[in-house]
Amino acid sequence: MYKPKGEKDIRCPLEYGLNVFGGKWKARIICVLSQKKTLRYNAIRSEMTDISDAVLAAALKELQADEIIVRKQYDEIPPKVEYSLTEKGESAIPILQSICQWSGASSKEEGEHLMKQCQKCDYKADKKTN
Amino acid sequence: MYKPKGEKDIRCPLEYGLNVFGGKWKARIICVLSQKKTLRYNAIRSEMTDISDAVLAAALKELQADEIIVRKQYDEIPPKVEYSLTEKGESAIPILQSICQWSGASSKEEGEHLMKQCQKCDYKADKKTN
DNA sequence: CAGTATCCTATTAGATACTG
DNA sequence: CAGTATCTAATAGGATACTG
Repeated sequence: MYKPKGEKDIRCPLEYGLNVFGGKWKARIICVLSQKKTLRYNAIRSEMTDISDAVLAAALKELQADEIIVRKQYDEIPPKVEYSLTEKGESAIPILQSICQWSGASSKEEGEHLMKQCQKCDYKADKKTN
Repeated sequence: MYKPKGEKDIRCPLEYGLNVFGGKWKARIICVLSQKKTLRYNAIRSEMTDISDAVLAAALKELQADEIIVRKQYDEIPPKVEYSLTEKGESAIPILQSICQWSGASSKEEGEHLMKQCQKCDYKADKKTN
């Protein structure tokens, strides 16, 4: 039963949400933008160690399409583009914080703190290494 | 910079959480178990239309490894196995509900209601079809 | 009944070179 | 600077046959 079209089939709100900020990078991008408010392309790139341009650009496009971030382009040389969260994007932050909290923090405050450090923290859950 | 091992690198609580209930099926499984409390393998399978055995079995194993669900095996013929949520699994439900709510519901109650219907609902967000 | 084993396809991620 | 284009690699997801 193949889906020849590249369409995602979002069948419920759960799938929609996980599609919007799931995957390897999108939640991290929202996280970083929630702290720095406005960042240029290369600034985001350097906050996210080990992401490639192809993947970062794709993630940013999806986040724009889902109206989580806005892209503001200044027409000057050299080019300058700034990204920031939309209101909808801001509204997702509490969810990401609650995930941080659930993932091991013992309090709401600690969850928010972990969220603030999410870019570079070396969190290790009690996940088995199979 | 290759990661030759099949190890996931969970670097922050956000990645941990999204690893636990992200992907195409795991949140749905938690969702279904939160309503029916205890289900046998084939019962889960029939609640989740279009999942194959290989994929369902893999998801159930990961959820067990992450201590989200428990597998109770009865040694009888024919075999009988029951799955249910652990306490940790139950504790993830509010997060999934808040995702449902964020994804388009206007109230907490509506979010919980959507969550209850998540298996079969035909939710359509205002997502562009590119 | 409750899965495994095997094989295959689709999607996602990554490296790198290049461009307005 | 902020990407795009292209190619390759890794992973997720799926179909189907088989088994204790």
